[in-house]
Amino acid sequence: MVAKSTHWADLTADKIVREKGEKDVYVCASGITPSGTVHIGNFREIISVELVVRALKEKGLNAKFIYSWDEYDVFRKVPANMPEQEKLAQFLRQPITLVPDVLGNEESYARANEKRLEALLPLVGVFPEYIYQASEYRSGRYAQGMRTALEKKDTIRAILDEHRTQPLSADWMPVSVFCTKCHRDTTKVENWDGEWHVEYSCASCGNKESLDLRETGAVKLPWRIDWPMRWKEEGVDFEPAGKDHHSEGGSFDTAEMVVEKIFDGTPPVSFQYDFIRIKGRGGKISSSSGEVVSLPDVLEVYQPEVVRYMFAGTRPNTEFAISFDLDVLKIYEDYDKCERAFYNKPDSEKALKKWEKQARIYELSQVDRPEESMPYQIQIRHLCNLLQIQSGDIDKVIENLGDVEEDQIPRFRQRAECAWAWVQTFAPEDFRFSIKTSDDPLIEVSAAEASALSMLADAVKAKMDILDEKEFSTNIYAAAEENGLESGDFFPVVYRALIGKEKGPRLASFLYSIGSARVFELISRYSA
RNA sequence: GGGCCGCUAGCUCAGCUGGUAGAGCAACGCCCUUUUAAGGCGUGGGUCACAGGUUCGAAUCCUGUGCGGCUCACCA
Repeated sequence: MVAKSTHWADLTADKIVREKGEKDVYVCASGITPSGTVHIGNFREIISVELVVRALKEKGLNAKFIYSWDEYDVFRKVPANMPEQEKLAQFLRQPITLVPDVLGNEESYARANEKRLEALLPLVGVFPEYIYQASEYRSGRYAQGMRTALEKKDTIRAILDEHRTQPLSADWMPVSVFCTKCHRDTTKVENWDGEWHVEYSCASCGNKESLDLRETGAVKLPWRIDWPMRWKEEGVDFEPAGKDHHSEGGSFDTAEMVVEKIFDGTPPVSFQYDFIRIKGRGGKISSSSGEVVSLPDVLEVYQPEVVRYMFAGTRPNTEFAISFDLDVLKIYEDYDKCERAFYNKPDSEKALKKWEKQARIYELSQVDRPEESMPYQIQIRHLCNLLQIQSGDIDKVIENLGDVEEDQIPRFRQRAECAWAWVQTFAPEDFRFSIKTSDDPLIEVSAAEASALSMLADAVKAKMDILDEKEFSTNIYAAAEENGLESGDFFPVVYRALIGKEKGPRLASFLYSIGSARVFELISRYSA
């Protein structure tokens, strides 16, 4: 099935093999600057690479997933969502690896941002090999790359100038230096000796010195040169990039030329991925502007499989929204439908083609492998109701359902936690309720309404546990009619008595979910 | 200005390595003696933006046009 899959991850894997030829290992790369909270848009790149890596592996090929943390990048701007703004501001222009962690006790601001993501990725089935750029630069690993860039700086300049409005200045150098005294990049490279030594002066502290590229670690390449240098250094075969890079004159474009002309390498296979919108949760996605929606925020409401499903089921170059409003329910329903389809392979040739696409999406959505038999399914909407009935007590919900197998509980619990988090944080007011207790004051009712409730209470006690939902529901109508009430007027009364609202979940099944004893306890109070 | 993406049923979109147009919602009808945007069955509805081209055959590939969006040209 994998062989003829038309899923984008499989097609990309095919393309990598086609363009890069047979290799012992295919290097797939991703990476970002941890200059702020890593947001869900960044995650799209990570998961995209993961899916392609998995596709390669499932073809029996060897693939390596490297993730570069560029924490040797400059700290340019204090993100608005961070505390201690003034303290952070003191470290502007220094590499972010030297900026202190203001949220916890990590060794640095960069490391803190990195750790938060690294800790979560295994939950969604992503296991990259991390590369830390500060360490790499400091180790001298890139010394030769920098020297090469210096040797060919005029060629680089020509490439970059092609798309610049202002050409690079005559004394431009393809490297930048972090002052060894004040750590800022407010430096100017004054001279290069044609070999390993670079002289600079610092505008902030006035420091002047000569550094040996092989030993210093304080010199680095600017992004547009750094990226292709690393392609060559790591032998990158595949790396996707956002639309901001994939544009003529964008950094991918110039990096392609730089890797070929300067570093004697070939650019990786790539594709462009589009941005992600956030729906139903005010706030932007950018790490530099205020509120940030990050992977942990999404995992609070969506199970890991469902998170993967959203990304695996959408082509990378398509923009889509991650919703926190009622669409959450729709996404879960779609996922469940896809899951049912996976475990229900059709016979007819025609249906099979459609099925294969869905099935592939399902496979790729799994954190590990699909289970042997279909996981326990519960409609998310129903689950939300059950949780509210039990005030969020997941064990009670499982107990009342009675048919959740032991090995199905972990996944069920995960979904329940997400559902409960959603109900409490994002569900619209209409959707939420809590069952009254017998300590709550009675609602105001007319004599006829009290009588009807009383009659319903008797029916609940006598028949609810004997009859099924549908059979029992006639008792609701009977209670209304016999007391001269329109059923349409009586329903709100029952909802008010139970949850203090005019409306609620479909009544008959709602009563059964609550259980006869609890219902009786609440509505028998209206008996004369 | 360059590049990229989109334009498919009233709405949101799927279908895109070519083979007689799909889903959900909305609408309409019937059923379940009405309920958080409840459920079931059924019906109607599209010259797949437009114009050319390739092909036995194009929503799907190519070229051009129009409309919408994003992005680059400072940094990364």
